[in-house]
Amino acid sequence: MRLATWNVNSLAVRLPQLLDWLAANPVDAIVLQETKLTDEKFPHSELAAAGYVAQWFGQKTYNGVALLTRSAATDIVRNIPGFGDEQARVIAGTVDGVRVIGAYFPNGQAPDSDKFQYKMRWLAALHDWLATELAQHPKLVLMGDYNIAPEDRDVYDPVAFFEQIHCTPQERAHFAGLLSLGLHDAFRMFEQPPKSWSWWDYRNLAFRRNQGLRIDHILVSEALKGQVSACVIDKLPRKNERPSDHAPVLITLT
DNA sequence: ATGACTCCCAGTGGGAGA
Repeated sequence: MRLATWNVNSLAVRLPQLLDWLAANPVDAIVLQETKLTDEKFPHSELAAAGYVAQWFGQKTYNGVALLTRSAATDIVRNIPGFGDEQARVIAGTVDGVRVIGAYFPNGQAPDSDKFQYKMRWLAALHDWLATELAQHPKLVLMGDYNIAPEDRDVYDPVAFFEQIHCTPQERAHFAGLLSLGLHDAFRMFEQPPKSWSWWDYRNLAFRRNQGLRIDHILVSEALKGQVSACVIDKLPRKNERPSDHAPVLITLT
């Protein structure tokens, strides 16, 4: 079973690239972030023609998530139950016996901002909800754009980013809190190239200089850990014309 | 260096992203 996550930064713009990528990477399920589409504009027909059943949850201009699967997903949940949220950030479903949760974590903007406080509240709510999800679905994958670089080796310039957004002790404590639920960072289960990033700024020739962050993650539950045979970041789509600023992350389960 | 780019909605600029 192959699963993937990709922040597409506008599905309206990136749909052709997504279809190309899925043709080359026929995953069983993929979660998307930053679709930036209201629900009536979601391109479900084009995705169905490519062999994917879609579940989606969007809004105007910002955020928006989707879950695309080869076989229909069940028990769909949109956003974190009980956490009142105007922003479309979470979609979950059960696919072939695996609970797949796709999430677009808040950016947080700056540690002293209201948006950071929202990020902290959102992360706390996610943690509590995941505890109940794990109790019901031992085989669980949480993947998406976390907007957290868990360690300094996930940052191209740890000195410049010291305690800056994505790298604050508070954000990293929340990431550790997810691990303490029995989740494992699939990417770090394997030897990886140094300077592995999943996002590169559009500015400053950052991709060409390989100046980026690893902020897109796939966490797997204890019950699934033994089945993980590979986890990679696919940099290829970042070389497209008009690329997303994020690359897809892929996991293979045996 | 409060920069740079891209996307969106708007509307001939500005907010957000990370």
